[in-house]
Parts: sequence; C-alpha cells; structure tokens
Amino acid sequence: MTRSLHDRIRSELEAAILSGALGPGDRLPTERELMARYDCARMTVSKALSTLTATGLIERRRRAGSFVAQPRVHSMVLDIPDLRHEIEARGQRYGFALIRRETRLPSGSSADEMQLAGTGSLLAIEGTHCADGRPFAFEERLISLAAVPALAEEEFRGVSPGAWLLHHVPWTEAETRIVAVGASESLAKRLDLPFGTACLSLERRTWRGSAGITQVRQYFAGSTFDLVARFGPAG
Amino acid sequence: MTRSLHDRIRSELEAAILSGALGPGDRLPTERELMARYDCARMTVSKALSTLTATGLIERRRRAGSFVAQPRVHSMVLDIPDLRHEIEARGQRYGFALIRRETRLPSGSSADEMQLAGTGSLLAIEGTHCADGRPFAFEERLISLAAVPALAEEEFRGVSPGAWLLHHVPWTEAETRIVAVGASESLAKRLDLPFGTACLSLERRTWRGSAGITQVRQYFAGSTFDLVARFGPAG
DNA sequence: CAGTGGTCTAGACCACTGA
DNA sequence: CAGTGGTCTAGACCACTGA
Repeated sequence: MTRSLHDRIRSELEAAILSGALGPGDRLPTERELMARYDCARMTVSKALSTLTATGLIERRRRAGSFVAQPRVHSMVLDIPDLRHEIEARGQRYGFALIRRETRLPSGSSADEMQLAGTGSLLAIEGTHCADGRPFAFEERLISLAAVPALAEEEFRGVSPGAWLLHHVPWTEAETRIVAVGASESLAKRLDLPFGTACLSLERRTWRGSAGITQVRQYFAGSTFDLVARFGPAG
Repeated sequence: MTRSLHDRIRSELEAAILSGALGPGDRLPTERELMARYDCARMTVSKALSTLTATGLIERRRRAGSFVAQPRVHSMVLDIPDLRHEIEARGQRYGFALIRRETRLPSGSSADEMQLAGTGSLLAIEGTHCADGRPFAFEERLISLAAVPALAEEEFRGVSPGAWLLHHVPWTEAETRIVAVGASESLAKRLDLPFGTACLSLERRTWRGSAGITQVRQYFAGSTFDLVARFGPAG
C-alpha cells in the first residue's frame, strides 16, 4: 500500500475540507507553499489540486489562490437500473413480453420522431417487463432504423430491446426525464393496477453523436419501484 | 481562443471515440506515439489521457495500452434542483412558508431518527415552497441539532431550511430516493390538488462523514415538475 | 522481459488578476 | 505589478503485466 505522493496530498487536503477544518470560501495554501511542505515538485501538488478541482471540492483563481468551493447539491449520480438485473436481484424470474412491433415512417406532426428517424424509418415497440410472469414495467419505444439497421431482423424473444441495444449499439449521450403520472386506463390494464394509481415515468433519449438512436418511455407502479441517486467521496 | 495543447489532444481523441471511428475495446495510440504525433512532452499527452480516464471514456492498462471503454448506462448525472433557483428561473416569485417547527427527541421506534439524532435531539420542520404565493412543493424535514447546533436560533423567514443548511453546513455524502405517490388527503390540501393526484416524492438524506445532518421528503405535483438526468461528453 | 502506463523532478515562460 | 495558477519541457526511475 504505497500510495503516490499526489494522492496523499489530495487526501490530506480533502480530509481538512470534509472535517470542516477548512470551510467553504477558505483559502488553501498556494502551490509553492505545498511544494515546501511536502518537499516535492510543483507538478505533484498541481496534480493533487487539479483532482480536487475536478471533484468540485475546490476552485482555483489566478493571482488569488485556491479556495474551498461552496458545497454543491446539484449533481448526484443516478443509477439507471437494468431491469433484468433489478428483477433477478429480487430473486424473481425476468421476462419481456412483446405486445406490438411495427415499422413505420415518422409522424410528420412530431418533430421528435422526424429528428430521430433521420432519413430512415422507425421501429415502434411496445412491451412489458415481467417479474415472475406479472407485469412490472410497461414501455413504449421508438428506434431509428437508420442508426441501427441490424435491428430489422431481431426477434426479441425474452430479451428486451433496451438490453439488446445496450450490447450492440454504443451511445454517447443520453437524457432521462423523470415524472409522476396517474395511470391511464390502458396503462392501468397493462400493469394490472387500479385506474389513476401513481406511477413513475422514465423517458429516455439516447444519441450517438448527433444521431438519435432510440427514445423510450417506461412506466412503473410507484409503490413497487424507486430510483436512487448518490453523492459521496470517491474511493 | 488559444486552447492548451493537452486539451486539443483530448478533444481530438474524444471526437474519434464519439464519432465511432474508435469503438469500445479499440486501442488508442500509446503515450509515446502521441508524443511524436503532437511533438510534445509525455506529461502533456498524459494529462489528456488522464482526463479521458476520469470522464470514463477510456481505460488504461499497463503494458497493454489505453482502450476505449465500454459504454456505461448505469450512472447519469442527476440535477437535484435548487427550488428557489428553479422557480425564479420561471419568472416567478419564490417563498417558503413555515408550517410547523418543533424540537423533539427522536422516536424510539424509528431507527432512522435515532441514528440521525445521535446524542442530541431533532428539529422537525414542515413547510411549503411557493411560487407566486401558490404552493409548489411540500417538505417534511428532520435536522440533527447535534450536527448543526447553530440552527436552534434560526428563524427561516423566507429562506428555506434546505438553502440555509446548504450555505452553512458542508455535507460529504447524500442519497436521494425518487418514488411516485398518490396525494394523501393532507398532502392534497397542502399542495391544493385533488386527492390521489400523482406526485413525485424526493427523499434525501445527507451526511458529513458518518454523522447524519438532515433528512427531508419533498412532494411535487407530478405535472408541474420533472427531474432531468444527463450523460454526455463534458464541454 | 520488454513495453506500457504511473509518477516525479527541477526547471521555464506565460496569462491573468486582485491587492 | 507582483503573485498566483496554467501549461509545458526533457528528462528519470519504477511497477506492472501480457506477449
């Protein structure tokens, strides 16, 4: 367990911040002071301070110095669940039941669909993720066949389109919106819930570069599912 | 707009990955090859590659080289909103109305409360975040007075406890659970919604080290609020 | 065991900016 | 305008590990 020096410097400064010994707005020693304290080259302390900057723990200003950053609430890491994994972790059997599958042109009235389709057409899929044969989540998905031509022949027997895509198509950007909705009549039927039950809706769009790959809306019964986001120190 | 060289190297490699020219598992040039290509010192390419590693775009292995990482689904960055900021960004006036405030001992039947309180007592707060005077979110909060003694005298006139804590107490770890719930009778009254309306509930716990600071549950009308999580290349 | 990345040195010049 | 951080050089020794 011989740690690198820059990592030791980083963790000692970090400890001072997290313990409260250094509070938001407080000034850290300058690079040159740290060089003297740790008897090392400037690149070494620079690396430690750069890491703290990347983590958001400090902010650096020329001429002024390095300062403990104001704590940020904004960004936490959200674990987007892999449903198969989630269900099997509960000791239940996972299944995906395909309800509808259709190749069609994008609707001219939907800018979203036009943009996703590009010059090609769309694969529209509806299906249910099941746990021990009972509906767990319902999803409506559109996939750009221009972006994923290999998909036209895929059957999706037991494997969900999301899992298939994940293993075949690299994506670079994604966005997820999370809202609460009351179950419509058709959704209530799909999920075997009373009409109006509060459900969590995840709407996710995925791109590779500027080309859209897929967009999906998934619905979960609010009481059977929750999302967790975490923020904590690395390591 | 004179960019640094390491940033140019980083962005050129990043472009190759995001365009698909380099796919998951592909090997990148070695540091020494990049030194020759860009005619620079090894520290410079090292910095570019370190940044790509930190972003999760590549993985590096000794003796083997640097490789494009497999795309990750799991973690996306969730923007936990600052409600005041959110509301003011809509051009509305923000307000926090304190409904209840009470100092009490933790309930012996709640392990959560016992752990949060530690050796001290709890400040229990209920209040409503308002936009233009109309209820926007309702929150129930517990704060550990052992962790935040300065709080006992705070009045919370117009400023929400969350905003106050954020500026006075550095936290190091946080966890947020997101679920959908139907509005109970009392919640419906608080938010001025019909009974049973689907609402988004955020439950957040915050720690400094192993000491709990606060836990809060916030409720939003599902139709008036959504959370967004993103993953994409920095910059 | 040879080639890769990880770390570190002891300098240097520069851009920026707040005392 | 002096002090800070940002960047970069041209080396060096080492740890690791897969061909």
